[in-house]
Amino acid sequence: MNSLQTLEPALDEACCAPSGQPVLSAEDAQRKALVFKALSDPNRLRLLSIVKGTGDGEACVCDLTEPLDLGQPTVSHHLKILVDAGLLHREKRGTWAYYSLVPGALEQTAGLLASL
Amino acid sequence: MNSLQTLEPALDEACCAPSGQPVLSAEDAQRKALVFKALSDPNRLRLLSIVKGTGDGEACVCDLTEPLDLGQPTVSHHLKILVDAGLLHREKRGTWAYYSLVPGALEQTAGLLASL
DNA sequence: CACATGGATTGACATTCATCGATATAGTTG
DNA sequence: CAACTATATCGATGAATGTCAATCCATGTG
Repeated sequence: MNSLQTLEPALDEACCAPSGQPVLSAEDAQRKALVFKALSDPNRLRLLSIVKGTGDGEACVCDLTEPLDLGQPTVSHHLKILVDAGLLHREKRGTWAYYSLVPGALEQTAGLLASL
Repeated sequence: MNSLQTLEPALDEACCAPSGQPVLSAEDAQRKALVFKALSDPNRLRLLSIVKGTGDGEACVCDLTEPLDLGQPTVSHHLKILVDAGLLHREKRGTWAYYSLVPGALEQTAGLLASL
């Protein structure tokens, strides 16, 4: 499973210098990948766009199923992924659940790219 | 159902989005999701980080397999995904293939989030 | 309380994906 | 040309994912 072979430096200038830079750790990469994975679905991007485009900045599930042409359980599933990723906020008022953008979440996500 | 008219894998110019339309179209969402899908894997994030952290800004496959602890075919596969997403540039010199960041690609991707 | 409604959860299913081993291709060297 | 090296591609496989139908939970209303 793990073939850790001793690679002798027989290659001089052929391959470039060893990049001993502070490379992204496996844990950080895993954590950042979760956010991008939440953004990697077109329907989830549209959900964010719809929520952002609403006048009051929030929308309930019943408003989101129709424009996406998806079933209610599927929309609810996507919304949960976006909430878990820290992009959306969920607030239940009465029977309805209102979803809104977490302030600064998109900007913070954009910052992840700069800090790669 | 959905008429895909201009589905071009070319690089998108995310600047100057009309922003007149209230909702991200299905085609735009699909296109943007491809870029985030390329970023949704921790190993690919680490690949970008390593390439970015290299002194000369480029790295060959032989430099990337070891720090990721992945097989050469797997690394080559991930690199192809990053190239297809427009994030990496591939240049073959002799036997080696050198990968480098596409200038402005990360910033442009960050802009996708603002134009949601 | 009985019933209706909005939303979340479960289970199933088909598709996609990440990974590896084997192999093919291209450039270099003897 | 033959051998070697670096990389890409192919085929297979196990895991993850998106979707839906059915169901469950919570909160209203008669």
